[in-house]
Amino acid sequence: MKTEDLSQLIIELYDKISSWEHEVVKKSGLSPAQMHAVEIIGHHQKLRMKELAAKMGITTGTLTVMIDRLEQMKLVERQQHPTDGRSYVIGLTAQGDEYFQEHAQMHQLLTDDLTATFNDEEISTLGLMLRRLLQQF
Amino acid sequence: MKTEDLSQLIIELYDKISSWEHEVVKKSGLSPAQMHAVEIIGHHQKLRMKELAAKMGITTGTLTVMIDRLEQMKLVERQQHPTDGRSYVIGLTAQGDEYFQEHAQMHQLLTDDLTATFNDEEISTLGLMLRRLLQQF
DNA sequence: TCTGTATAGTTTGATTATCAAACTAAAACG
DNA sequence: CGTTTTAGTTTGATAATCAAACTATACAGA
Repeated sequence: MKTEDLSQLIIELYDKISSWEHEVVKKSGLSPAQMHAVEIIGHHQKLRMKELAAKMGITTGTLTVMIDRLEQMKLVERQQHPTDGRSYVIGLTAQGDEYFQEHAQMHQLLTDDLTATFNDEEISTLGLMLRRLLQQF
Repeated sequence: MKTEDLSQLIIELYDKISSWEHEVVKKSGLSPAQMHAVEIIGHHQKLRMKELAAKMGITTGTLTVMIDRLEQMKLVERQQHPTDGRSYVIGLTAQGDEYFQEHAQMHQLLTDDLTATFNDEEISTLGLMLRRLLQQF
């Protein structure tokens, strides 16, 4: 096994997850970008526009219009930042949190499907290896 | 180790690869979607609009304008399909192939970085596990 | 060989995502 | 205080995307 093969396998897996995500998100009625925002907000609970934009790799200008729409859909809300008058704190509404939980559930189901043939030891081994890959970033 | 943790690890890895890809592609002057098209064409050599659209998960309408632009940039070209007068066969130009090779090289470098601490046996194990994950899709 | 139906690709009209740059208001610094 | 930095919004432009209408070719049945 060479790392060239590994590179190919990673690309294939990435592409398949990508398609899967696209399909799943489409059914929810959100765009991939919107769902991504919901996921990050859900994961970090409350954060500023600036922080969210940085985590998503987009500009605050792009984020402003995205949050505008998500706010219209009642999935997120802007709250005054307690100490910084220029900032908002963005959080999920109850409905937004439902989307978030539901989507996390989908990921969980996918993972269970993908590892259906793995025993406990193999799952641990895979987990350790993924952690090691993540550390190298 | 539970599969909930595994799900989280996969998401994190996916997101990091996603950001990495975004950064790398930006430097090339292509958009992520355009690079994705180049990758698929490069990988499959020659294919029809319909096939390419299916592989990318977009409509042929979207693809038409995308290929128009890539053709303007001299990275891909439409050729008459030998037997079907309605179809084109899309392929990379020499310059397009350079982009493709260069990007594959980037992926290779990333993989090498990520697996820098893995020995041969671990690389084989990881490879086998990725193959098993792929089979479940 | 016509004729009707299916298929491949393009065009059109609308929406969303995106950026860079200009702008507004508040914070921070000195 | 006044100046500079920072957070977020707005604006203007371009690209990605879809669904639906459209064009031209292929195919299948009579």
